Amino acid sequence: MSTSERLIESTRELLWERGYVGTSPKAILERAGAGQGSMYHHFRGKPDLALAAIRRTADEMWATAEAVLDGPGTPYERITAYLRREREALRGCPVGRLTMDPDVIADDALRAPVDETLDRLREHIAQIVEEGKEQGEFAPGLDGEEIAAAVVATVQGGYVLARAAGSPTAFDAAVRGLLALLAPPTR
Amino acid sequence: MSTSERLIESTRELLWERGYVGTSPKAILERAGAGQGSMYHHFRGKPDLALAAIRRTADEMWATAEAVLDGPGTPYERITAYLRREREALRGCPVGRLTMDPDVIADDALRAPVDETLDRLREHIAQIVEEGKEQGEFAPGLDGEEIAAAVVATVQGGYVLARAAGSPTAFDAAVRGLLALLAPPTR
DNA sequence: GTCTATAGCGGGATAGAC
DNA sequence: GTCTATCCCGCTATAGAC
Repeated sequence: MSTSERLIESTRELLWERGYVGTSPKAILERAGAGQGSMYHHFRGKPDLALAAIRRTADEMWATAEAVLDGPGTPYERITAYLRREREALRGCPVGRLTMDPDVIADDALRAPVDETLDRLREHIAQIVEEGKEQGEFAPGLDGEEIAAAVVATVQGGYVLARAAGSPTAFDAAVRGLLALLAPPTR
Repeated sequence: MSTSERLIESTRELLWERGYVGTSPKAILERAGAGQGSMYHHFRGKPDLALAAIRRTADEMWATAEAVLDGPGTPYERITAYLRREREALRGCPVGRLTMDPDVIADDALRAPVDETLDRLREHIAQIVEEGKEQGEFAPGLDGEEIAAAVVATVQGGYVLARAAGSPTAFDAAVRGLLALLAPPTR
């Protein structure tokens, strides 16, 4: 793997573990096994490297989610698959957690990939809910955008509950609770 | 207000705005209008002061939530009141955001107030859901603990969506989505 | 109790050798 | 391209005067 690749991958790991404010160039370099010069040769500085890392993490998360949501099954089953997908709840969401980083929120360039990813995710789920309404799986009165927001929020909030408790249990409970409310009556 | 009070209040504000890692003793002292000596006289250091601040914020949040949840109305109405309560979605949850702070999660003493507050909140809502089941407002098949987890997760995740988008809209959408799913059929 | 002075360490970036 | 040396500044804490 090239030095620049190692820098990006190390940054992704550290951003996930410690966030933007908690991640220092020094820590990145140590993990990547590179010197100062390499980083400032390939990137303009910490924000530039972080942007590359965040973009990649966001793209990866979107691809994973899309694959599950576009899998086989009815709309309800596909949303269930998304919510039940294996997650390391205690690690939190590598994208969502960045929203609690003041320096990320303050920088439009850093926030953009986060915003776009969560937005696309909501829109995609909203469309699946609309499909479900057409097929009679969901009540016609439901608003796809609202249900999608609740689905994504449950996942993001599930991470908060799990990390607070130091146990993934609460994440799973939240998912089960939402799925119980969303379940078609004829099941 | 005493110096020690001003230190705690300044710390609460900064923890909310910038998190634990992003908050320096220097910034606290500047906001409180105090010198180094005052802080190290009243507190052993940053973690000790942060603990006092976190405890107070957690207690306050619990008191506010309890007041709304124990207000008038049916169980569904009380949960609705909790979810619809005025929130500054873009600021995030002063308690929940701490779960994304690596140094808070790594320190059991700092994490404890966060854990206890979210846990108590879930238990209280779970009990309200059970009441709603007894009164026939909620379907008997629902699990109170799971619904409560979904409710709290929706709020916490709503903050994530709002901060990502730079707008409170997504928070409100998630809340409306969950309430639509939770609504008693006979409304 | 509160202040200033000081200290050691690490963050973030630049310079220039190789 | 990558390295080390160096810089300036801010973080966190201690010491000691008042």
